[in-house]
Amino acid sequence: MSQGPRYRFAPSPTGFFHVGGARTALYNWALTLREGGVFVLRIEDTDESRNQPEWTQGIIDALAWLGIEKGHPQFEGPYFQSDNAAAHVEAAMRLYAEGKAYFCDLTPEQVQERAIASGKQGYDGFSRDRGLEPGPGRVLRFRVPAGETIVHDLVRGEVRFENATIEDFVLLRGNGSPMFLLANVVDDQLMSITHVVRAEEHLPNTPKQQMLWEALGSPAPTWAHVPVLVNEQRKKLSKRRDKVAVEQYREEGILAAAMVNYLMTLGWAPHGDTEIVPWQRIVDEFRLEDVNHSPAFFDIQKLLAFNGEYIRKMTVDEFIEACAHVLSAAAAPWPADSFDPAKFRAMAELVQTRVQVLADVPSMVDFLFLDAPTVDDTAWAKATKDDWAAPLLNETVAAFATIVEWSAPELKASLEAITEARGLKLGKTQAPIRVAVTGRSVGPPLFESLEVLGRDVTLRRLRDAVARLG
RNA sequence: GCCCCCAUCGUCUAGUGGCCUAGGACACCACCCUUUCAAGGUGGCGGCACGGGUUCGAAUCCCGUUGGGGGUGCCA
Repeated sequence: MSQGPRYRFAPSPTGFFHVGGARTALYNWALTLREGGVFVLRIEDTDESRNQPEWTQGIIDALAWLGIEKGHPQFEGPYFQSDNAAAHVEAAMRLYAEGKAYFCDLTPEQVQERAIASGKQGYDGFSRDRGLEPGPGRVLRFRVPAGETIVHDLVRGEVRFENATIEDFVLLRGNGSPMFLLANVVDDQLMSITHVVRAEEHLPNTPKQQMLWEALGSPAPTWAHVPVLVNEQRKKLSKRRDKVAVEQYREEGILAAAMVNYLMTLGWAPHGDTEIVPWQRIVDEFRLEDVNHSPAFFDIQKLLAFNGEYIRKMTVDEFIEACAHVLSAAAAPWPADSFDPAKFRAMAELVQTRVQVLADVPSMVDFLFLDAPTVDDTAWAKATKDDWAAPLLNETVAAFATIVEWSAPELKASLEAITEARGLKLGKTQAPIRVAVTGRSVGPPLFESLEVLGRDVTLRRLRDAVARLG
């Protein structure tokens, strides 16, 4: 049976799904698709109190949103690392039996004390030749061989590590449970992984894992360490400080296609002068050899720009469909039963070119569904500061009341007449009307808005404004 | 401290020794369009960190300096 490469994505469920993880997953996925391989999802839930079951579902859902889904013929999993604990321990004991690992009874504190006493950092190999048997509280450490470990990395090239600089690391904890380094390698072997594509932060772990692969009797997989994503301070994106949750972006109305496209341009770029390209083109062109070596800043502003482009690329129907979530009762600022799909449809095209994320949509049309507009005080003050404001509003009420056909062109003509008579510009005179009716100084084109709103409500709001101005 | 990685406009990138007077995108600025705001169009600002080599020729190769980043757990 000849089969393609087997990639894998192995997140640990310790919080919301991170955009950095999403990018790594996408890299693996693109490669899997292009090379006709398999993408294995493995949840690394090995003990650790930080793991929560709900995060696991979050990862699965977020990946599916990005297009990496269970059910696709090239998707395999999810597997759970904790299910393989027995195999991890078995592998560790094999290494012990072969003399490639040994037990040590030093506590972390004792290791620390010895390090301070000797002036050297880390574990000094104290128990290497003490011939300790397994026992409670004893950890199993890997006996790092002498020599040099050369890692062949698809994005970095050849990276050399002097084994003498690598301490005898722990394989099994004092309580007998396996550590990440070991579990990760054993699982990759069990799952016949051929390519390990992960974030650069794992590069220092790689020589250790490569030694483990060899000690366990298999040739190491092909490695590739992609640069990390950083914040404006050029620090690795962190869950605590930065806005990194994929779920949150999704909630705010970032489109999956925009997120995917943007993430792929971090550390890499499609050929040609356009960065906005369909996923299929990314699959066709993406190569690890072309991935940049330096960290990339996750620029939300640029993500928003991408998203705006994707929104504008949609048909009106698609846009309306995509807005369903932010317009729904729970998310919207208006009472559930006052939403009118027909009115939104009438405004949709005008809204579409004015938003960068779907979450911006409600504020553009809320005046249509709210009983009274939420008036922005600053906007109101500015729009009504001129002495012509009040008389103009009065005059407008009278004119609008007698308009024969309540349509945008008619409304525009009507206001234009009033405006010219006063020697003003439409840009000026529309301001108090806009604020009076919609509550805001900016929004979709005014006359179209009024047309959709209807004569009765428009006049009522204008009269309220006149009254308010005293 | 030790180990490792990295270095093109503010940001993301193209660039793999001559096609570079370094291209595009986001942001920014100006103008056009215009009923606000957008969108769209046009133009502009702006970069190969520094110093040595190698070469007829270096953003591209080598060395060093400086500056960033990552790792250094009985976390993953």
